[in-house]
Amino acid sequence: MPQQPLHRRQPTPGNPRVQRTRNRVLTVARELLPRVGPTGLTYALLAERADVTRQTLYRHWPNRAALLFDLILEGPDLGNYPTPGSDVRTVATDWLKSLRDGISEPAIRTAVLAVTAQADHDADSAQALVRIGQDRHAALNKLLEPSGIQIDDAEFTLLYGPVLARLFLDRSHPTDEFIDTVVTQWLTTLEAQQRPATPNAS
Amino acid sequence: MPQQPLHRRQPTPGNPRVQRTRNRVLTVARELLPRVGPTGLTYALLAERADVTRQTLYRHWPNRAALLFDLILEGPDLGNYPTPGSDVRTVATDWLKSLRDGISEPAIRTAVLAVTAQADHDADSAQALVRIGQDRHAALNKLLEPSGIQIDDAEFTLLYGPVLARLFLDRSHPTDEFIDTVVTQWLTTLEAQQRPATPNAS
Amino acid sequence: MPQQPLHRRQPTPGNPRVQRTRNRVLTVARELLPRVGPTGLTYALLAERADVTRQTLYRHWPNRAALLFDLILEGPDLGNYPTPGSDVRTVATDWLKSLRDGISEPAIRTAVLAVTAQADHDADSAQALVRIGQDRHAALNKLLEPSGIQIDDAEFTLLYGPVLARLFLDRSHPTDEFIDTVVTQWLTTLEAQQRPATPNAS
Amino acid sequence: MPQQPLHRRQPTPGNPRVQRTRNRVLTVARELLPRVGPTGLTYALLAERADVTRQTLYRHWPNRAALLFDLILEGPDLGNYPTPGSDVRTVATDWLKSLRDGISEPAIRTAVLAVTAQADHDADSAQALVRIGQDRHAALNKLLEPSGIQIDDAEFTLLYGPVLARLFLDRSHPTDEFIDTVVTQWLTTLEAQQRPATPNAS
DNA sequence: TTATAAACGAGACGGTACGTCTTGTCTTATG
DNA sequence: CATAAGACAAGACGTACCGTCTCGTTTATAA
Repeated sequence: MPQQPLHRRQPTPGNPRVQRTRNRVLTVARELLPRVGPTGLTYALLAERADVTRQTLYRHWPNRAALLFDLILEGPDLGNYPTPGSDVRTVATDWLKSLRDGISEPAIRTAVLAVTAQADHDADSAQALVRIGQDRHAALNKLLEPSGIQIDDAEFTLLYGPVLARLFLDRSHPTDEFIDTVVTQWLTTLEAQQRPATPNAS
Repeated sequence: MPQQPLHRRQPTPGNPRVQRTRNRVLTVARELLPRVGPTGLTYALLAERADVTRQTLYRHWPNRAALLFDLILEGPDLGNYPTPGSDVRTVATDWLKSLRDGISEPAIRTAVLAVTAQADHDADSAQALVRIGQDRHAALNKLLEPSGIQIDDAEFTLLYGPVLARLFLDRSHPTDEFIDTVVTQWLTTLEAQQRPATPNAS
Repeated sequence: MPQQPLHRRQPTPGNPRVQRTRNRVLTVARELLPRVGPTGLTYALLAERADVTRQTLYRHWPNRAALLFDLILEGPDLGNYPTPGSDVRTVATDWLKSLRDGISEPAIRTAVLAVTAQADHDADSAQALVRIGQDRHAALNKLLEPSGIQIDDAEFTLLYGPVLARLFLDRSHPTDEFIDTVVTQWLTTLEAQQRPATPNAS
Repeated sequence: MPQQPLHRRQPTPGNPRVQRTRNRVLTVARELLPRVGPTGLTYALLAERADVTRQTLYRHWPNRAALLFDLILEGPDLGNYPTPGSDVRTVATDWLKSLRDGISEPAIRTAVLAVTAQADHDADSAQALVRIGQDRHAALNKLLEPSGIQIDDAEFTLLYGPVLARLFLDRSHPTDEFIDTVVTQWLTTLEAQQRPATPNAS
């Protein structure tokens, strides 16, 4: 049976040495992940490349999922964050493009896919995945505040679903035109639902 | 670099012994996969449970991706296949529900996710993923033949994207209502594209 | 071709843990070898019996030849080492008996035979075999120092050849009488060569 | 436990097809053995090279030892057989050279060494080894018949021991000079033993 | 000339070993 | 005395060979 590790303590995040190590490792991991794939990113390889002991890695991230979470959450901000606005179409389009660009970053993309694949059999991954989704959802609603419109779960999925499907499953790039189409059709549903009781005659 | 194995030949599919072995393994794998997860389904475990040697597994499926493909492609037919028809809404709705039900099957679900996660770093997986998508696409178009309408790639993604996103990323069940919504909004785009510049009323 | 293993380093001999493991394994190997034969002494069996992982064995001895060398070279000293002396006959006889007794030890015997059989197709084994021979040769010459006589290669072979032939090929025990005979006839050659053209009587 | 094979019968030697197969395999084995070594001569390799099924090999030689025996015993006659004679020195020298040449043949050499190494743990090999020795011994005595002298076991070992030791253990070629030396010193012993009661004064 | 028996090819399979790798824990020496 | 260096157990990887067991197909000998 896997006995309880004796000397396992998370390093204190304040410590500047800890910060340095952590950043170095994450940077190397980010660079390595898309090259070697999720299963190829072993602690052994990572330790060697980051000039760190495997033991140190274990201290920071007790399992690979934890490492991937950090990779996803602390992704390098791409800068082109969408701006809030009152025009729903513009906001939604910008947000979708930002999502697309963020996930197109190879390391993030690989990490997200790996976590997703594990989610069914790893509660931590599942929870992380849900949280990531909720964060994005909240971000979108925040951007939409000026418009006075808020998006519910189903509508949210209708918006980002086609884009992620194109990225992950079709394995092709969601062009700007594709995103326009998505937003356009999404708006029809949105309008229909925002004014559900519009019984124009049959 | 991994050198070419010397004595590697796929078993001849005709041989009844081969059939038996193959079926037994696939059945066990199907039962095992959702319980132990994609990384937990090792050849060692599978061999033990299917009362087969690891070597035999390698003979049949030279890598795990190949096994997962077979698992996905030879999934137990759920029986409730949609029927062709001339009403696009009905056909699309039925097809979507069939897709949802098929992928809800735990083994298939896990296998698809695993293949997807690997696709970025494994050409075989990528190709298989594309082929699976194309098969489904072709199936839908076949069902739509009576209606005289055919779906292109982008439209196809618009249709199934939200459903798979709900399944895999939101990790919640795409209800019949959700599917109805998807189809409804999808039809607006479809109509707009089928008659791109036809502003005259019916 | 077998590619170079990545993380292969010989354990540091100083480490007490290493010492312990090494000794334990060698002891078990020595006990196992004559029972199961050279081909039967697999790393798998040895690991199991020595309560050690196969990986540990590979760390210490990258191939079986290396293990056999250690077995031969660190053979349990039989104690009855011959003593130097000025009487060539006595020294040679004692040395031969010591050789016979040493090689009669089952593990050593088996190991020597195995290495010999491999020597033609394994440079390491060949080299080790030569070195072992040279060591013995040097040892004999050392014992002979008081007598002022030194033995060359051919003479050395003339001395030990019959004894090893009796052991390995005839598969019978070289008795003390046999050894006496060998030494007696060997001395005639030795004398003839030491005074090659000295036909004048003493 | 290794269960008793059901349909295992040695092929009938008379059958010409059997002869053909057998000869072809032995020829290929003889050519292969020195190149790949005793452990490298697997049934798999041999089967492939001899254009024969592994099963066929098993039918002819139930184990590798059997194959090696045949290889040794049916060695290609080198032609230069020594001739009987009344001069012991000449006969012994010729016989030794013939022995040396025979065993210098790479396949034979390898086979003999392999069988020797196995002899301690394989009764068949041990017996074969003894028989081979006896055959050679008998052959020598036959050659010596005209001289009226017969050699016993110990004397036999004294004669061939140094030569084989030089070949197998020193791994150097026994030159004609070396053989002359061996024979010369051997004759002294022989004479001493043939006329044991020669109490010439000290 | 045809049976019929043996030898053979083809190949699936259970075992077992190989040599390598990663993982997570534990130990030892060192700075 | 805390930490790096690294030894270790556990176990999976992909490959190789072994010995056996089908099942057909060819060859030879005998009827």
